[in-house]
Amino acid sequence: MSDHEQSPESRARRVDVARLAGVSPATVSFVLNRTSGQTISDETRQRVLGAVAELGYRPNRAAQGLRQGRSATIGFVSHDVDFGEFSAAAIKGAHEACISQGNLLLLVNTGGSNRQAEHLITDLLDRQADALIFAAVGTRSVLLPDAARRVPTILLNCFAPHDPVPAIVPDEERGGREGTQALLDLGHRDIAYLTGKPAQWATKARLRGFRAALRGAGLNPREHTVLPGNYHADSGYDLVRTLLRRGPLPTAIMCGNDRMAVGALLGLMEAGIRVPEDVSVMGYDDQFQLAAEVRPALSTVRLPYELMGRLAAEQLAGGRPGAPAGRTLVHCPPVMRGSTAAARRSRGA
Amino acid sequence: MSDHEQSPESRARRVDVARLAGVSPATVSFVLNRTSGQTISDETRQRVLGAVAELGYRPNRAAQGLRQGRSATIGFVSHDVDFGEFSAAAIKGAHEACISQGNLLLLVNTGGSNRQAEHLITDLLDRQADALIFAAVGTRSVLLPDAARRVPTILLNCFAPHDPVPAIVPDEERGGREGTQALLDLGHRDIAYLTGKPAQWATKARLRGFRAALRGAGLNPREHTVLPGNYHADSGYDLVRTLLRRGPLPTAIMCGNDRMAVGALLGLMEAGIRVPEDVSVMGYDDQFQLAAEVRPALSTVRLPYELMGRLAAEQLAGGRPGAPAGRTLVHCPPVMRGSTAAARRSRGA
DNA sequence: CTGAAAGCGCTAACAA
DNA sequence: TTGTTAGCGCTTTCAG
Repeated sequence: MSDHEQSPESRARRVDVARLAGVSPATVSFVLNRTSGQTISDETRQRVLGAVAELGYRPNRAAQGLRQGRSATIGFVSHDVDFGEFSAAAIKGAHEACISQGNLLLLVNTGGSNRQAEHLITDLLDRQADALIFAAVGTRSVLLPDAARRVPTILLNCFAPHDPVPAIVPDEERGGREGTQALLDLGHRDIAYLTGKPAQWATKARLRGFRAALRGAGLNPREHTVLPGNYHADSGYDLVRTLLRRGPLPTAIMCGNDRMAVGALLGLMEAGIRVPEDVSVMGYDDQFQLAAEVRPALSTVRLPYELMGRLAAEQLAGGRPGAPAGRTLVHCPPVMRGSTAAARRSRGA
Repeated sequence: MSDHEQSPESRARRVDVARLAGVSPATVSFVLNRTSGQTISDETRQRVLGAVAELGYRPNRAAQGLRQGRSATIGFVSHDVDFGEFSAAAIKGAHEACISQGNLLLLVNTGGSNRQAEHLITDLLDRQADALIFAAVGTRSVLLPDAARRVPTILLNCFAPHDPVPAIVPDEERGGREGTQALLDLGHRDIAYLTGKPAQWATKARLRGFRAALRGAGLNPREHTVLPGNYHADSGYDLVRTLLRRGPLPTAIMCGNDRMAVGALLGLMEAGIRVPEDVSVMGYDDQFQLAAEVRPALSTVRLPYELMGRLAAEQLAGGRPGAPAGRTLVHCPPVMRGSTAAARRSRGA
């Protein structure tokens, strides 16, 4: 408790510190910023640091920003209607990376509108955002807003075909392949695939991976049922009923995502079919508070959203020096839990 | 395309606009800010506006902020380990309200640590955040970080017992009561409650509501099974199996949240019990992409996270003039879907 | 009706 | 080794 303490209302300014330490304001800056080319005596430094501590002084970043042309702030643009699981995880990852760089996240959500995106990015730039993370929810191709060109930008879970902007994208094809392979390794030779929205990039990539894995095992993809869904849980339920109606079940079912897998689980249980004893079920996403919690716990392919967010922020900050300027593919590893088991029927279907 | 256009690299400054319009920099500000007490001729105004448009001029908000002591930025502090559904929805609501006020959200996540909270809020204040939204994920009592006292703050989904800070909190007791009432209205007289984490505020409040509704219907709460869970889907599953083991099922099951309800659904289906024909199931939260999508679709109690986020931002901005300074209770309305139906057994259990 | 000028709090080149 | 000074881009009081 010192007489010098400011009222809690007003922040101490640099000049207050200088006065208390008996030095000039510039010296305070030199000490605090470790300005290179400046040598400060140890004694002065201690006096300054003491005054800083006593006054609880913190530099005003708006002033610093004005002077230096940077704000220590990264804009995170969520370009989609939805704003759920993915955004939350990606933001968390990006946030953590930012914090350890001394940056903060300025967050906007475009609702999927390009006009709004343009507008909000302008807002971000007005506030001196140093860089942008432009994220979509469903992996897809996007139109990079013009405004984003004025500042370092990285795409997260999307890509701009005609722009040389770096992008972080999950390796969905490999994910589909490895997920399928995990099933093949369990001895499954008859696998149905209940897909997500057929038009989506991720859906197609995963399906390619599925087929590649089958072919790699000497199987003919055409002999495996592929039914189009839409990533909603109820489509998993509906498609399982379709499967049931059509005749004998496959020994394993791959689903477009975990929500569909939960729907499938519900449909199977309702029909008295046991998972994984009678049929194995596999999801995709490893959705937070869902995949690992349902019973049986879902085997799935992990979409590492948080990691992707972190990568984006790190790459922006130049934290990864030799980072590829182009598309970074992130691995989606299979995670095996209780909803899959060795195939019931013997090999050779 | 005019000769006056700046290179895309450098933003036009106010002085550029002034020069192009043939006026002084101050006049530009007067026009743009509609400064009261200043009268600008219509002709001058047009010239200025024309120059602004031509140069694509936008005021530098860091400079404005430095001058005015405000940044048009609200800090959103998510004070919890988790960062999922709730945060996403609340942030979305807060974001929308902020945008329509001309503000942007500066987002931080404390990971639940008070030390980190203090630290991050300081970071926020260094960047001149004008106000704070301090949000928890599970409704609960929090320790308001000292730093937050320096700026208008509103609590979201939490409360600080010993601080006179306004708070937006869901009316969990009423939610529990009305959810139970909906079941009573369907003729159910034997209702089991699979609760969330017993120690949590929300759990207790919902349970109070449950009991109040039963008493209101002339029933004795003690005759109804209450089993403690933990808000995870698997606890719903496990508790249903406990229920099954104990003897005849109740006609309806209330769950701590939707995830538990999904677990319960899975457990019931597995046991060959039909929902809602044999037993009705009710969730809580109306979780995005879950409650409405599972089959049968979950009847539940809607926790309006997005609305709460919006309310917080509006209240901060003074958008709601006569707003209560204290705790704002937000209504959680029951939403009836396919997982509930009229009680199988006749009244009088 | 319009312009000049004084800062907001800070950094950094230059002087001492 | 430390202090002086000129801005960063803007708002706003006060004169004209």
